[in-house]
Amino acid sequence: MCRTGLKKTMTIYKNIHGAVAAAVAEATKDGAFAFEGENPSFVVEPPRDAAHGDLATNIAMVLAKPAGKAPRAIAEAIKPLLEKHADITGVEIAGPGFINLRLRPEIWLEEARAILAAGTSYGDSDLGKGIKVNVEYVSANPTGPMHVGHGRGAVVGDVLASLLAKAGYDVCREYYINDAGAQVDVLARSVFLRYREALGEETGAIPEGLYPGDYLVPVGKALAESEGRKWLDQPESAWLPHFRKIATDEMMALIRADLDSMNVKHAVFASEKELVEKGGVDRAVAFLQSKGLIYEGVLEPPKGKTPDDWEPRPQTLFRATQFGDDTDRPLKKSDGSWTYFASDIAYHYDKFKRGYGLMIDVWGADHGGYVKRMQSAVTAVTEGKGRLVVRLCQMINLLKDGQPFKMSKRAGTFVTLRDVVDEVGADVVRFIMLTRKSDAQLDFDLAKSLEQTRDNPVFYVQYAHARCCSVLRHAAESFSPGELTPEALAEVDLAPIATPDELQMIKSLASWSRAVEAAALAEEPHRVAFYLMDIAAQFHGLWNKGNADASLRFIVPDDKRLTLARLALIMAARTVIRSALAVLGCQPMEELRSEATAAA
RNA sequence: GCGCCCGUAGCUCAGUUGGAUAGAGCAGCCGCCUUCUAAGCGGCAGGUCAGAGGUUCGAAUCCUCUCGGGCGCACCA
Repeated sequence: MCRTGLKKTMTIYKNIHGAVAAAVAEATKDGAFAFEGENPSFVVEPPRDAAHGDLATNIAMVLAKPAGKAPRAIAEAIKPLLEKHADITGVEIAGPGFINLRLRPEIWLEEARAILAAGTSYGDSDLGKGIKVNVEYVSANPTGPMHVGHGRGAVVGDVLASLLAKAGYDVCREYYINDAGAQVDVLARSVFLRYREALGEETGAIPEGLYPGDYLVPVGKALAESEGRKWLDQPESAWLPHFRKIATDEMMALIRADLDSMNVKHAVFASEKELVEKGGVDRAVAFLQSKGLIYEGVLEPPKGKTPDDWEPRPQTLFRATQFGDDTDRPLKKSDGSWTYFASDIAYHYDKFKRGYGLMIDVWGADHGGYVKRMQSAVTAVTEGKGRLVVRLCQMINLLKDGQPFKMSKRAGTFVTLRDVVDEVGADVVRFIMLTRKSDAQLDFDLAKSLEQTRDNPVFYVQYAHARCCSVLRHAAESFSPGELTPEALAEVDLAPIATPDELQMIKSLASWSRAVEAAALAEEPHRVAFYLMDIAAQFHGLWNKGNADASLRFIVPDDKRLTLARLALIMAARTVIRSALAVLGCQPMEELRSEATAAA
């Protein structure tokens, strides 16, 4: 058997899905029923209730309408054909027309072997067919250190990228540096103030409108040391560009360090400034112009609360309403410079021209009002060929023992990501960020995230992995190292694995690639965390069974054959847990120590 | 006023893209465990899926409206 060819595992699900499709084809050929066109899409999945069998399909129900027959009649026609399949031992028709299938138990045991053979690449899917997708995330302004809100976007984007890669997409991880806007001028002035301060100038209180954070102090100090007093008497126009450059470089270094501390990776850092200077905005606008999508006009005042300083003025507008937006959107400010929106259009135009028809942006929820216009622009600029997906991340409530967590002195106004990472560690932060779907608010209790209890999901999952490792360590006392490698365990006789719980464990492990595909299709990385929690719960359940009944322990002293089979199961579980933790970007822990266990 | 997100057990949340009797964990109640695999385990109870219509074989899931919460609404990013 060619094991290397199994890297993209032919899963049981796909196998049976194909068998069902073949049965449908045969039934129509025999004239049992007929319908127009292609097979409608149907699913083969584990039934909610395990008593219904190993797998269930809804094929009869989805065929009912096109074939014009009752679901159960169609099921009756397909049933004998499925019963002929070598791997299917039982076919039952149930409920409104479900077809429940029972498989030879060996099928699942063989899947356990496949897990051991594939290692952490188990679960890889070819769903994405190598399609290029660009995932842009974080994109925090280069004006200070990252805060926890940025951290959530960073984790969601990073894990989504890993997930899509595992699902067979060609993924580019990207960061968009907003280094061209007015906020960078503010940054430069704030640094200039710190520069003067470092040279002993009297600066007084930090004026309104400048960034007050302490993190700018060392930047000013470094400038004072390296460049001396030469800028002090110069007009702003002389020093501003220089200070902008230095300050944004320093802030990006700060941000990159924050990203590193969380193990968040990007392949491309795209600079807005560079894009503008190289004429990217002009090109994108010219393109829209050529399509007749730009005009000079005056917008209606916004509905509801009108800003105090609102006044009608002619602006350069993009016809966003043609693509489903509520109003047309300005591309130029009153001083003639481009709006953020204009350069953002140019940036997405650039991404499309680099070959990314599918773009995923991860944004904070406060940008929710921006989604429609950006999607309108992407549709316009790609002539409908490109697609922008935006995933919004809701806010995080930071708590410590149920109380709001106090703010960082360093940053002045917010809790920095680094504060949190220093407090609980990168892996805990990453995991906790995914314990809720990204479009729901998240309570993050720093104290609870470190507790070694059942209701701390990070601990619960890591403990399952550590227990796997612990069993294998214990096994090393009675087996040679050569007997305990994944390769060796893949060859052992698995027939002794027979309890329903054990088989269910394997079935759940075998659904890993389905979980990957479902999460990738939904673009919901949190599902991986929930999958892991489910696997951990099942594993701990097996362990507890061993507490109650010594014959159910993984290591049974007098039964080498049984023990080896169960060790293979443990190794498979550990493999899948590692594979899933790898998608989350978390290190699996070999053992967990606490006062309680250390004392024992 | 408009747009987006959300509303599921007392609490915190899942819910496999429309499937079977809606699931976990806490908290609650009832048992068991003075152990060497201990985050103790097992069980019970708990629901008008915010509400009302609609779509169909079938809705927590899709559509419309209502109620309630969050965020955002020219020239900022």
